[in-house]
Amino acid sequence: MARKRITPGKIRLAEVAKLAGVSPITASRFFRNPDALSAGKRARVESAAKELGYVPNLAARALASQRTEVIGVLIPSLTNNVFSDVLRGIYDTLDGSRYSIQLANTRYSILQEERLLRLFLAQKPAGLIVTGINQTADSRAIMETVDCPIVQIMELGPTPIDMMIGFSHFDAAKAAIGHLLAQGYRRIGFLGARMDPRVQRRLDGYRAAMTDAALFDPQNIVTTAIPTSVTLGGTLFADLLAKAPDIDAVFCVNDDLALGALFECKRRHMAVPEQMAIVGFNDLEFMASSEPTLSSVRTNRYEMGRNAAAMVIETLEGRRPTEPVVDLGFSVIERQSSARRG
Amino acid sequence: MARKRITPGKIRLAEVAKLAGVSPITASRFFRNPDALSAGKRARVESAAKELGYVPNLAARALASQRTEVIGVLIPSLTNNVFSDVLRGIYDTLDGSRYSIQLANTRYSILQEERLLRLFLAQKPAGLIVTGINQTADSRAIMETVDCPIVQIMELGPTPIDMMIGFSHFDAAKAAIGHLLAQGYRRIGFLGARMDPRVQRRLDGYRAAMTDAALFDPQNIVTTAIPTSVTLGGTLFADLLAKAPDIDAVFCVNDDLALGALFECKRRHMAVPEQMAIVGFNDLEFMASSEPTLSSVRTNRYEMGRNAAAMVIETLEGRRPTEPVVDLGFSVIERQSSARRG
DNA sequence: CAATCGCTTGGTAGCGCTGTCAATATCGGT
DNA sequence: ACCGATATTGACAGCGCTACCAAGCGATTG
Repeated sequence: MARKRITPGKIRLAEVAKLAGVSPITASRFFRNPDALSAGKRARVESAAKELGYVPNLAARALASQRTEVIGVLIPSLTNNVFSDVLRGIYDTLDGSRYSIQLANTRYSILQEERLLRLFLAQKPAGLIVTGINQTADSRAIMETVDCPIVQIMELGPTPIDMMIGFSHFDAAKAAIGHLLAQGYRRIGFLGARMDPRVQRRLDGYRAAMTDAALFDPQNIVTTAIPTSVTLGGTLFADLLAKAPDIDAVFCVNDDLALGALFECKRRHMAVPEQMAIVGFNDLEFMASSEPTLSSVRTNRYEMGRNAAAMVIETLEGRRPTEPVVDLGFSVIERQSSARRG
Repeated sequence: MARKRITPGKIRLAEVAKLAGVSPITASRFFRNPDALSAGKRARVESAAKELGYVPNLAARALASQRTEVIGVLIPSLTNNVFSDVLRGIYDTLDGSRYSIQLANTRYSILQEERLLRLFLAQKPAGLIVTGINQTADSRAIMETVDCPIVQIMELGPTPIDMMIGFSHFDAAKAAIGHLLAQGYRRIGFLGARMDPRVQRRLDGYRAAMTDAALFDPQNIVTTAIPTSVTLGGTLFADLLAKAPDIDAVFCVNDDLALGALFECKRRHMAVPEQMAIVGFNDLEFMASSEPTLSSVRTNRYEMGRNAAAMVIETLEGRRPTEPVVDLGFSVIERQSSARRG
């Protein structure tokens, strides 16, 4: 026969209730919905809890209430600056709230994403923040039946699972090319790495802009599945020059590639922007202080994280955002590397 | 009187046990210690669990067993590349294991760190990974009484709380200065930002090396509490040149500052390394592909994360690492930016 | 004055799992 | 065939909290 498993020093809700002279359930209510208590009891429970240094047992709460206060976050990469900015926004918003974060790394694999999703959902998260709109059919189906707030971040699409915050990568790339065209550049190359769905859409935007201007030439495109890096930017740019020596500008799908291309230009004593204009994407901090300064497309990553977290919290608190789809936009930042031609 | 709160569709351990024709406790053991079952029952429980798609309820497990399978990770910054590499190592190691990660951002504040530590510890984590050796006295005291594995990462110190993995920032900085001295540079400046404890120790290493060489001059040091950035690197370097126009080299406490200094040199048409040698710290990826390539001190951040997580797991599994303190070392990577003088 | 209403408070049972110990099955040795 | 030792299995209670219902209570109403 099992004996009593008493935990000696531990302060439980019952202790707090006893000291406060109320029933455990009343003490419990104090932590969940203090307004439901009379002022007197509220004060008594509060001071009792403080005096005993009571800390609720989250496992017990989760078990009894059948829900947790964990918000699951699925991102494709931990090292990409883009996601660390988003993450920072999420953490900044959730920090100090009752919610905590469960973070997982899909490594750009939607299969991995599906696996992690099942893992998360099994523990009944309070909310979910997932990256992008390209989930497996199963993932989508699962998420559509789950009844917790879900925010898709990083990009916009026609059929949100629940809520959505991001911007149009297609439009952003198109605007970047529009800028280069307006500056007088004509033979604009494209450098892409990783080629995840969002990068793919930037390529689509490039293609559309160039086609509209009757300047599209597939020879001017160099892409790879390899993860991005500054070094890779240099390599891809060299490849591009080999394929299309006559280009006068290059659009890079991210700033690391742009920086790599810039260094490669320097190595070849190729003047930027006189002989080669460069435009990046994301507008990381260093773009403004390179020599020459590098043009880019600014995206609002930190705000995306903040808003995504805020949308989840608001929904959980019953104040569902009036607009479930938020376009954070972008802006083309024009710097020396794409100064007007001639 | 309370009525049955039955959860209709949910698969519990009891269902699995019934289908497998064993008692619930035997099924429970299958998930915790399969070797304790006979081969027959093991197979039966396994297939029953698979057939029903059983997923254990972690909250119930945590409540019943009085412990969790969460490893708490406290790092000072989410955006700093250095920490994202470490994090990646931790996630890569813990991914696929039974353990999950609870990540929190101390924002370089040891008070914040203490607060988060109390928060974590209240939920009885399986293990803890904390950054550095400069905790508040209270934090230290708390951690010393807790009985879960704790790994301090990023740097080494004389009195580990439990386990420790990192390298000597003092020695690493000293080695970098030693390299510059060996290359023939004499008036070596120092650029520091953020000035957290580890950066402080790099400054100590710089001071020691310069003093040993009888070349120390406080005029050659520029530091700020502002968080680091490439732009800041340019600004600080300009400040340094204003204070000490005769320097022939600069040691930057991280690679972002080094890159900023490089750009500032370019802006001033100052040849690197002929007129100004530059050495950074951490050896981020871009250092190898800048123009000129930038020397740096390579640190093993990813390995640090991997090992820290592995040390926690090993301890939890009863295979405590024989050596609780691991020095991962560093290496000075000599590139164009610090080529031999003259 | 009884009936009704809304607010606050309490009682009871149970969330799904595992720690502890007891019971049983198995096995080798004599 | 008997004994003790070891390997498996099971029973029971309880981890700490909250959902649900009911009861108490004063105020309002016809």
